[in-house]
Amino acid sequence: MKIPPVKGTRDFYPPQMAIRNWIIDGWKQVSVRNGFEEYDGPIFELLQMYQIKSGDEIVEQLFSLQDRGGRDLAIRPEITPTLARMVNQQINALPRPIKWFSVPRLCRAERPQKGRLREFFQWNVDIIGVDRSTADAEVILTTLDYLRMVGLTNRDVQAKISSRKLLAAVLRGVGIPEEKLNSLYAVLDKKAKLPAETFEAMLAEQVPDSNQARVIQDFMVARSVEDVESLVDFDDDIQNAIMNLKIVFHTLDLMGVSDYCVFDPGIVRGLAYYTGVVFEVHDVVGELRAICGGGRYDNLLRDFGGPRIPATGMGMGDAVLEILLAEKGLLERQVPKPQLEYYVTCADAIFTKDIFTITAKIRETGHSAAFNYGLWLEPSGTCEAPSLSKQLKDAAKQNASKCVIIGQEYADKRELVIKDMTKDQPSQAQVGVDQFLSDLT
RNA sequence: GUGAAAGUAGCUCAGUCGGUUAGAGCACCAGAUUGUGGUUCUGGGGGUCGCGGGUUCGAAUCCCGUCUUUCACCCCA
Repeated sequence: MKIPPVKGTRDFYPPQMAIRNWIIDGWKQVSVRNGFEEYDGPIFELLQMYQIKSGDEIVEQLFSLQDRGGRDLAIRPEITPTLARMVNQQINALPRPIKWFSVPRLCRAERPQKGRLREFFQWNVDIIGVDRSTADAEVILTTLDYLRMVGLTNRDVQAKISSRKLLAAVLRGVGIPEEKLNSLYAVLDKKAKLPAETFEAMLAEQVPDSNQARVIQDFMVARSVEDVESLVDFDDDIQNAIMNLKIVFHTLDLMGVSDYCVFDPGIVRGLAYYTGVVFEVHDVVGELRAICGGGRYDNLLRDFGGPRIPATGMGMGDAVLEILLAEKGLLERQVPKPQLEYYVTCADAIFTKDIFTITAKIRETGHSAAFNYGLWLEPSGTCEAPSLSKQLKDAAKQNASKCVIIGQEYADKRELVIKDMTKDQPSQAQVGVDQFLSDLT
C-alpha cells in the first residue's frame, strides 16, 4: 500500500536539504555576528499557551493532541510564547539585554498556498529588555544584513517600516474611540491589497465621519515621517512616536541600509500585541507574501505572567524566502554542491587491497574519500576490479575533485598518481604515498 | 472554512469526434572503452494515465465522488 505524504509538508531530498541547510546556516551566521545567542524550546507546549494572546480561532489553526494524562497540547505554531515563557522563568538571572535567536520548525494547520506550508522553518531574533529604538533598528539591520549577504539588493526587497504607536496616536487624535482601534487596524492592514474604492468603502463603514476618514486617508499615503508631521496636530504621543521612528531611520542610515528602508503607514501587522515600531520586508515586485515581519511588543512578557519588560523582534519563514532566492537565481550560484575530495582508483585489480588501506588513511586525516563498489577482494587474495576507465567515470559522477590512481608506479616506487578532475585538460602528478598522506594533515 | 483550475514515467510534457501491447526529451541503469573521466553512440528498467465509482462492446479521453497541488478569499501569530 502506497502512503502519500501529509498535506502541506515537504520531503527534503539531498538537493533540497542542501538548500535548507544553506539558508539556515546563513541565518545562524548573521545572528551570531549581530550579537544574538541561540536558544530553542520543545516542539510542543500546553495548548493554552497559544490561547493567551490569540483567540480560539487560532486554536483551529493548530495541530493539537492530548497526552495520556489528558493534557491538551499543541505543536508550536510560533516560538514567541515559548520565548516569553523561558525568559519569564529565569527573568532575574538573565543578564540584559537578552539578545536571542532561534530557527524553530513550526506547524500550522492552515490551507497551504504558494509560500505558505503546514510545516516550515522560521528564523526569529528578539531583543528583550531594551526600550530604546536602537533595538528596533538593530533587529531590522540584522534582517537586512542577512538578505544583503545572500545577494538580495534594494531592487529585490524593501523593508517597510511604520509604528503602531504612531498609528494609534493619529487615530486617537482624529477622535476614533479606543474600542474601535483593533477593527480599524484590520481594515488599514488591507489597504495595499484592495482597490482604492473598495478600501474607501470599508474605511467609511468603520469611520462614517468624512473629515476623520480624510485625515486617515492622508496619513495612509504619507511617504515619509516628515509628511505625517504636517498632517496632524502634535500631542505627546504623536511626538514621541515620530521621534522613535526618526531614530530608527537615522540609525539605519548610519548602519548603511537606508536604501532598503521606506516608511509605509500601510504596515499594520495582523495581531494586536504590537506596541511600537512594526515592519515587514517584501519583494519589490510585490508578487509574494511578506518575507518577514516584526516589531515591538512591550506587553507580551507581562501577558505571559512576567514583569512588564520591553521587547522587539522579527520572524522570517523559509518558504517565501526560498521562492524569491530561486527566482533571482541566487540558490543555483551559492548553495554548495555535494563534493568528494578524493576518489581512489587502481589500474590493476592487484592493487585492490591498497585502495582500501589508502582510502581509510585519507579519511583518517579528515578528508573525504571514496572508491568503486565493483572492487572485489577475498582473503585468499582473489580480486577483481572494474576498468580504470569505469572507475574514473564513477569518480566524475560523484563530483570528485581529485583521483588517486594506484598503478605500476606504486609497485615500483610506492608512488601514487594524483589526477586533478576539476581541469578540462588532463592534469596529474606523481607523489610518494607517505608524502601524499603527510601533506593532507 | 468558501470558490475556481489542474493531476499521464523520478522531472518537463505529447497523446480529443472514446478504438490494438500509452509516447518523447531529460534523469537513472548497463554496454561500446582491460592505464585515464565529463562528450558521443547503443540498449535497458520504470506508468492499473492521482484514487474510487459510473456510462459504454470498449475510457488516459465522457460523468460523479474523493485526495493532492496551484490560484483567489478567510487567516496570516
